[in-house]
Amino acid sequence: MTELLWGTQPTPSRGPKPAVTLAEIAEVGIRIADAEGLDAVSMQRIAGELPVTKMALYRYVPGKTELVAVMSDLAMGPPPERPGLPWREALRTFAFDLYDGFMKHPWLLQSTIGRRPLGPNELTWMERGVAALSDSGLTGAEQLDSIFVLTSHVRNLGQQSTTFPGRSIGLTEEGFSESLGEILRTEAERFPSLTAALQTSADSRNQGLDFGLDRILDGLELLITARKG
Amino acid sequence: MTELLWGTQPTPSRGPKPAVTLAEIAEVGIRIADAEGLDAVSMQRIAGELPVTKMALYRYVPGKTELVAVMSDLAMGPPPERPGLPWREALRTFAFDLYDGFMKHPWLLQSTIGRRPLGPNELTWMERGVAALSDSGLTGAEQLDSIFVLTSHVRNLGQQSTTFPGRSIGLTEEGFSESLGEILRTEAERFPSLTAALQTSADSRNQGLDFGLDRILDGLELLITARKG
DNA sequence: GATTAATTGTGTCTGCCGGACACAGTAATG
DNA sequence: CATTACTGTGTCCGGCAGACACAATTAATC
Repeated sequence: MTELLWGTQPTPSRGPKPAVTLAEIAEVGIRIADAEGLDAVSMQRIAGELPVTKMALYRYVPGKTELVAVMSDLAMGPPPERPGLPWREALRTFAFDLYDGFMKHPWLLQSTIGRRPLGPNELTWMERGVAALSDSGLTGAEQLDSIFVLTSHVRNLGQQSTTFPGRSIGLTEEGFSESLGEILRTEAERFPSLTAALQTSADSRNQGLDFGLDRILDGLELLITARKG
Repeated sequence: MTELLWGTQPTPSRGPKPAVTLAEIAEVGIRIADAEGLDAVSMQRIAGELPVTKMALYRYVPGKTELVAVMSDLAMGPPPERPGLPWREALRTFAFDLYDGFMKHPWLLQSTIGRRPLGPNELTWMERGVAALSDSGLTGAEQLDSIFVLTSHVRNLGQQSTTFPGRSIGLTEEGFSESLGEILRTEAERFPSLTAALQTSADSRNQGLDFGLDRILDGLELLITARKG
């Protein structure tokens, strides 16, 4: 699997020329996933948009799971370069860049769950994040954990604000608010704090990314100044 | 769907007695998911462990998606009662309780992704969380966003520390560290900060929950005292 | 008590999926 | 030219979600 993700396959000398490349296959998969969701990606479907049959794909990839992994690292791409920022601004733009990436390929939020081999692009994202904290005075473990909290927040914001075709029950933002409001109207006494919070909140939505980000960065700053002082 | 989750179905008078109940079906599904992962749950499989055939299940539930939703809310269960704690301890135990829940049913991390109708148990978890902040001086939206950050952290910690049978590429904790180490050994110059961080970290793992939690709570405390003072 | 209407369970069928495997074609090496 | 390594194809399998027609069961109605 590592060989696939990192492209460290020995290229064979003998035999017929391959009709396609792994990158082409992955790109077709990405296109389908972008347009119709991850569940629309099937070996049949990919082969149908390439000059090969379904079974030929298995010459390039051992199985669908591995193909999705390759698709994921490729779709993620490398992070944008943001040189010369102080750590707080660096982490802030890191979070926004990551969020943008997830919004371009929402299915990444499904395919990059769980402990799994890391590809070069995903690792570069981590490197970029950790680099922002390398002069902070935090220990290595703390730097890694900090990036983790940050990406967690971005990931979950993406996950909870997206509706995944096929797998989950489709629900628009309005449909969600409406059904929630209806429930709370009939069951208000069971959820008093929630009812109160939602009433005073009254659609000041989508500040979620900023709010959590500010709290996390504030917390980090507290630790960093404590370490330095 | 709301009717299914909240059990507000009118019970029919005429017709034969149902052989099973929705709760029984969901419990069988939960048992299978706990033992073999969410992908092992199929209508066939559930029916096989009940005195009915596969197609009979569709009398109780419109499709598999909805069944998984019912399973999820049922498996989540209500949060443990933790009365009388100050907000910081309340949120802390809230996070640990949530983490415990996810560890008991790791597939919940897969099935509760995306915008979806909320069941009574999930809503009770939210209520419990928001209640901890109802006297904090934060606005309703801020209370909701705070709980969101917290649960994000817990969710992602669970997601990244679990290997999901079937869907992702199986990898033990050691296998992960090993493959990562091997990559960084050959590509150290591409990932300098990451290499440095991992060297000074040197397996002080699994502090992730505490670290992020402390940073988030610190950040919240800063905001809360600013609001009050 | 007989009839009607609503409801549940069953069996059959379709179309899709991932993937195993044997086989034929192709290109470089000796 | 023969060998060897490799690629693409067609066929087949088991499993999946679900549509649909049909038989069996029960309560309400006449």
